[in-house]
Amino acid sequence: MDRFYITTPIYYVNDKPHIGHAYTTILADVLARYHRLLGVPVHFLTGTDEHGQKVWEAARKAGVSPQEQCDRMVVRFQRLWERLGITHDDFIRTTEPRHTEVVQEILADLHERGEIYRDEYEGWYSVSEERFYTEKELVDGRSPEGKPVEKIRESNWFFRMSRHQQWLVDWIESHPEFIQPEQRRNETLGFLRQPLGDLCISRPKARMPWGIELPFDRDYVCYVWFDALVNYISAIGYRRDEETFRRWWPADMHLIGKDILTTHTVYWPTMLHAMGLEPPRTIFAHGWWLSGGAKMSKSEGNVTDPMEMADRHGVDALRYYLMADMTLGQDAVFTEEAFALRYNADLANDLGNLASRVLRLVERHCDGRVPAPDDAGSGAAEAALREAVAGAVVEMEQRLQAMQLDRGLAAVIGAVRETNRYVDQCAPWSLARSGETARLGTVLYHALEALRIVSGLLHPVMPGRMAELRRALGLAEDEVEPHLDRLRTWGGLEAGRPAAAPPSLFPRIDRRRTAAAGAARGTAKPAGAAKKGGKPAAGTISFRDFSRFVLRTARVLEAARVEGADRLLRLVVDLGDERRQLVAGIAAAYAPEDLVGRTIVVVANLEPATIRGVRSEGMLLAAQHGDTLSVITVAGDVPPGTPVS
RNA sequence: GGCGGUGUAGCUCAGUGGUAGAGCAUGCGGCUCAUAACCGCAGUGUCCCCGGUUCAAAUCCGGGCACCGCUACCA
Repeated sequence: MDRFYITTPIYYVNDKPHIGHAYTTILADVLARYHRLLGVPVHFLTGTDEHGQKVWEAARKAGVSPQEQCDRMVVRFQRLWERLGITHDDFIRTTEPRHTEVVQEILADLHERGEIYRDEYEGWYSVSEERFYTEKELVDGRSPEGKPVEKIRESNWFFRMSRHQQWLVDWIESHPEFIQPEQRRNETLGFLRQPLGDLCISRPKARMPWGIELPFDRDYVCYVWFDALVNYISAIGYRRDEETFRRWWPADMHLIGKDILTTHTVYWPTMLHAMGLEPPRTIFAHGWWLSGGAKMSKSEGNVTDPMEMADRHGVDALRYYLMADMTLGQDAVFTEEAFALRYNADLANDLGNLASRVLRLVERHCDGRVPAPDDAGSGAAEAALREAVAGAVVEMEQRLQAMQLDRGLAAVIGAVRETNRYVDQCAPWSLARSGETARLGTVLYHALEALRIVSGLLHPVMPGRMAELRRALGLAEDEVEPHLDRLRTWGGLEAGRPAAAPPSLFPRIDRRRTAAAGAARGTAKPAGAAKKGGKPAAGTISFRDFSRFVLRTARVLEAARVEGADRLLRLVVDLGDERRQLVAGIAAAYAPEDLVGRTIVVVANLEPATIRGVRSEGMLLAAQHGDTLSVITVAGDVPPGTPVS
């Protein structure tokens, strides 16, 4: 592959960004980053679709110009992409002259060549839905959605799409890679078994003026297709910069959601064909993230805000989850439960812990420097490890080409497990004790090397955390961004470079918080604790059960009453390494100012909850006797965050 | 209604004409360097149902059921 031009759909600027937008864009970013890792020149395009009725109306409502409305809204996407670590090379807005002018030229040209004609028709128009219905489609004189319709006689401009039907069918049949996955290809071919109609491409300005004016008829603006879809070529200099255009077109991949399949696999290729341009090489339709079986969308009211997920668990963790938990092309279910399982298993337990254990050993026994491997000491275990890691490199590359990122990531995590096995088997801590320094250096060097390669393979998915890890491994700045040839060869780490354990890369998400919460209430529900094994006498818990509680001291930094609640206080506490907000039902016994500065004891791993609209991330301990309540404090002087047992 | 897809361990899924697999979750054991993490062992399945082809089918064929997608709701 000599270059890789990848696009996302351009998002409707008036829409609120949601997980669907974020997913498509993250996926495109991951693919773009992988191709850069492979050394392939990449052009990654995204942007916004800014014309049309909704923007027009929103602007009118807000009392601003439509352009002003777009300018206000577009930043929501731009900021989200920044936050999610998206590395697009270009961001196109359909209101930019570089786009609108090209659209007009294309339309003028097609009009001249007879690909566009005017026609008059009569139909039933629903104002609220902004579309026409045929007589047959009406239900009891209303639209199928039950909206009122009115009979309109109107003329509009049409694109002779029907002419290109046979060409399209032939193209799809002779290019198996054109529409992916295969199911979507079948769907398109099924759609094309019926005669294709022509495509209405205009709207009378009288009805909706916010759009690109047709160059051959000033009473009309261009309707969505010849506006939005053209972004894929206007952005790379079609009719403006022939060299750049030739460099990138045809696009290697249009990434889309399955909801806009037909526009991309039928309308767009026929449009290109009419223009005398080649279709894109691949149109890939991915599935949807579902929430409990329902599509996540604004209208369903079950939107998971990607920003919130990123805030809570980190952008990288979100990116990893989205890539690892969806088989590309199929739908997947998005739940916090699945997120936590995936995160803990792969990132916290396997990868994060591996990095932590290896780097701590290096700090302790190798003076915080990458040890030199002793070639004489490299035996079967080392060879097996090398082979496993090299296998992951090969598999990741193959899975990438096959658009099976989830499988590729599984292979990489497999290499991480192999490395954990290697460390266990070689027991460097024992080598340290018995003073086998040379062997110890060899073992740790190999573990570090495995981490170097694995972190490189995961870098496109988790650029932030993997960069941190790679620096911790002692890689120089110009090595932080990985390149495939460096991942293919063993021995990239230079002995003597400083290596140190970073702060926890992927802190574990504690999933036992619910059980702990029940038991934490102590006397209130003694039955809850003995739920499991059944063996302990009623009312007692094992030491193991107790050890699930993470109790720590905390200093109260702020305290305030919660509005609308007479017993609740909102506290901000210092837990040593982080600040937390707690909600506590102690307002009857304590004034806010009584608490500030005191050192209390909190359950640090309690499931977060929202109480009267205020987020609570833990609970403080207090003794209660009748109406009197006393917060547990510590007698001596200990720093915030000290474990309590 | 037509077309396409899916149905495999508690969960998510891989597999494919030849004695059923992975990860997670679960249980037991080991280790103690590490984020109570890691490593080892263990188990469970009418591979949706019925019939057929075959020495042999979860895998091929026919029929059925369930769910999903696209499309049409028309005599």
